[in-house]
Amino acid sequence: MKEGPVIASVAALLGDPARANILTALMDGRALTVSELAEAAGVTLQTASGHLAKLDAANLLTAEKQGRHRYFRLSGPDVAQVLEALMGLAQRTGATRVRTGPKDAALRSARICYDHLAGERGVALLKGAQRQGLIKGEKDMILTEKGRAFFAGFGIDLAQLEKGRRPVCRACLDWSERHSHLGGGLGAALLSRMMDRGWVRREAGRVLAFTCEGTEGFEAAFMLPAVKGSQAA
Amino acid sequence: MKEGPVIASVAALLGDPARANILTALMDGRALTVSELAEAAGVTLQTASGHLAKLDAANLLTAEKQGRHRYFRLSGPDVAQVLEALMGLAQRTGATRVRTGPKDAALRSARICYDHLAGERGVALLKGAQRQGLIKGEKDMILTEKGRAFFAGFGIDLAQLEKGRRPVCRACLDWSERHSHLGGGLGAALLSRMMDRGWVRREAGRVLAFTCEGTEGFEAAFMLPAVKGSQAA
DNA sequence: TTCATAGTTCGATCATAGCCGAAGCATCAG
DNA sequence: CTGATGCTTCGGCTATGATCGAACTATGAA
Repeated sequence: MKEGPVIASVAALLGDPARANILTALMDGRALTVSELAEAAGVTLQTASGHLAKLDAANLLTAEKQGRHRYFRLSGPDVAQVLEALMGLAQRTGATRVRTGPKDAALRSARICYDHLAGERGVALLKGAQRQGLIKGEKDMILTEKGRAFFAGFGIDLAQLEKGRRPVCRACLDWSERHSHLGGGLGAALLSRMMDRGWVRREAGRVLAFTCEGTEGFEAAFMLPAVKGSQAA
Repeated sequence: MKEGPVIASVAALLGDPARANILTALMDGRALTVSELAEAAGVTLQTASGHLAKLDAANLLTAEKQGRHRYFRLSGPDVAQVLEALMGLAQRTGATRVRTGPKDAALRSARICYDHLAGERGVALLKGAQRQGLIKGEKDMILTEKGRAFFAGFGIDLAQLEKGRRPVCRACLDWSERHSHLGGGLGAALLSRMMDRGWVRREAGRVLAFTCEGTEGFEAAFMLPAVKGSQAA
């Protein structure tokens, strides 16, 4: 009966509003300085510094010193995943406010989850890729030959990705939609290429905005029904 | 920048050792009384009652009154899933003690996750079912015709399952293995049938113990390589 | 060098919340 | 009814920890 404290220690870290703000601010995968995080959390620099020390000690964050700045980022995608799961739970159990503002809708449509595309668009991408037979598999997904050709044509260096420790394909449960989207190295590379192409750009916070050409290119590339809704194959 | 508090409120609930003990005690899906939970958490009855009131108010638990007892259970499988995810994170970040006792190994091998089979055996089951073509799909898995016949033959009333609100097949990420196992209504029904057949029985806590015949039947039914390891198809 | 910015550490304050003893309801057995 | 058990509520104690002011260190700029 001693399993509780194990999860309690990490959950308690997420349970402080200031720390939770810090972590959600980092959920887009960027690295931020102590001052930026202090601002995001709404506390003073000293307080933030203390929180960051704790999160770092617990290995939820990794620190990187550059000149007189110290940059923090999430220590891995799994941290972001747990945060998303908690958001989903908070929503289901009604802890979230009803405030469904415009920013909320934008977040649902497309956002960054650590370093890859999430929200309606992210779910659509994975579905499209699977329908086209680019990716196969349930949870530990795998690239098909067709998929390798496709993503290489998209400008992604698969050999490079496969050298890293990070899984290339990874299903990541979306808190707003109730389906998976594509994470892993490939998910990250895809978002990166899409931003290079000017299909999508970052807005405030984690929101992603698709350009007109971006929407067209995206739907054409992944063979999605126009916009959203309509009938699928 | 006001997303933090949303997750903080629920995370804080999981962040207290007593409450975390209560929740992990409920992770096997059973309903327990206030006294039993107080004992599991190592606190007095009054204290536990207070904690339970909070967890209930947050909709993480559901209460059910029966005579002069009050039974609590997790409000849904998603709660158990978040707890498992937190355990996984705690393990990866080193918050867990090195103590890899015998119970720990047993837990890894086979355990109850809410109401279905988890651990090595749970992951093996899903893999076997997929290799045989009983189940198809990535995250929102679907039964094949072959699968319907198989599970019906196993003594499961699929029509009944499909009437419920609960998804029949659901991938559930395993914290010890790093793969999915089968949750949902079908996962629950399967474990139930396996216990009926005497293949497996509950040990202390969440540990499940396979009998000799159980191991044989299990491996035969799902066409698994003997024991563990060996070469797969 | 001097000054400014970024960050850490220390110390004191203060609020929150966990905890238990005691008393109060509610349900059941006799 | 009386008594016993299961649980909740109340009140007070206590400890933890979040917060910020102030002082200190470190890096960079002039």
